[in-house]
Amino acid sequence: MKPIAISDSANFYVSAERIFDPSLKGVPVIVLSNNDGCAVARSDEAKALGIKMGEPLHLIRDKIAAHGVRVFSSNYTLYGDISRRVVAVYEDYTPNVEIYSIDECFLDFSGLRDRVGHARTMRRDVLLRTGVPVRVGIAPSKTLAKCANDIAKKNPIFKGVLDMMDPKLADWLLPLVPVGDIWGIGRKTKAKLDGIGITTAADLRDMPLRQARAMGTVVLERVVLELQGEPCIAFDDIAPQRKGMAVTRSAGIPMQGFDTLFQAITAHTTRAAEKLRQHGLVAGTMTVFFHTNRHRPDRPQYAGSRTTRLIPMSNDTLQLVAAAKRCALAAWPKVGAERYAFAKAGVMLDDLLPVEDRPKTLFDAPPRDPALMIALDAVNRRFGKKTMILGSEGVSQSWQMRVEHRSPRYTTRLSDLPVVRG
DNA sequence: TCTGGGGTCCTAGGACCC
DNA sequence: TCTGGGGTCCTAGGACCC
Repeated sequence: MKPIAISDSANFYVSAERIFDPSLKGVPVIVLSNNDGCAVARSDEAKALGIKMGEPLHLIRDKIAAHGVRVFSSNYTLYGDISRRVVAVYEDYTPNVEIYSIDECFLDFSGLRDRVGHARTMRRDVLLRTGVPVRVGIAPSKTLAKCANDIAKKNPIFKGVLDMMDPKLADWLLPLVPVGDIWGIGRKTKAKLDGIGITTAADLRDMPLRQARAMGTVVLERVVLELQGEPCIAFDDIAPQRKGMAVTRSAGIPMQGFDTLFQAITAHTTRAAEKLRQHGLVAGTMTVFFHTNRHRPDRPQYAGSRTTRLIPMSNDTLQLVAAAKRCALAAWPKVGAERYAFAKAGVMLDDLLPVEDRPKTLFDAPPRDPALMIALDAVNRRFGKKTMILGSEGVSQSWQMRVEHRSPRYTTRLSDLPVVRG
């Protein structure tokens, strides 16, 4: 059986902030979602204060003030760069790395004589070279490896590494894992399982396969098999072709009137087109949506959305923004538009293809010469993001999201580095 | 009143993940 | 006043085909 390891970073965004600011060690720290909306990463000290994952900032202001919680806006430029550095260390310890998320990688640990020793050395090296503490779970399936990782996270006796390749060890530990903590078991499935008395990972492992399939389709059946040590989710170190991409944002100040909304949609579409070109892709379908603040049912509510085909398939900012305008106009309220304040808008692109696979069109307009977009990207790369934008993005940009607590982009912006004098 | 069988493709919605 | 963003996979059901 092939040993699969998963390595994940402890409170990754908080760990990334702590690398460059030692005063954050040992004190409660939280990192906020976009628009400074809610807490999405908490240090152990912040968790101990009872700050929950996803809790809105405006509901915990008192707690923050009372306990001196340090608060950060999310700084994805920084986190993305730190993530790449962590992966580079993993690559020195196994030839096959599957990047699962910004802070988690599956590692192929086959052929090692001393897996635990190897993992311990790797942990020390990641900490030394990046400053990020990580934990490692090892098992014959991804789901079991995630369980092992979770157990190592919660029990310091394992010192951050747990190897569960031995089925007897799994027998012993799985009764301690709550069923809702298993990878793939969400809120709804947990409630169903609770209802029939399945409350631990050991219970779920012993659930009859037919019953699992009836209750939760092949997805739940696979979880059961994986818990039994039979891998159903392949190790995949080649990133699959992505199927869609989205750029959506809440507005710092709610958007009123078509022009303001369309400024934001222009900006999101511009960003989405850049991402397409970065990945060498074109899109075949576009959806534009916008809606009012759903947390305020006392105010007039409206949600608009429109999908269109892109012919020819495109990654050209001008063509995409033109399509986005048609969608936005079509979805715009026919009456009483002035009553609505839109809290969020976004653009989603689907049916993505590598640009070289784009189908030829016979009767429709041919794709535009890419020279203009190449020049646009070159200008914005050299002179900074948004040096050159479309006029319809506007200059006031009142819809920009709130970013009130962002740390410097220490590793990617020279101009952000603190100046030390004397 | 009676009205086949089997296949594919597409979409919307649900559930889950980090 | 203030509540994130970006993904994947699966299923059911409808449209359509012969």
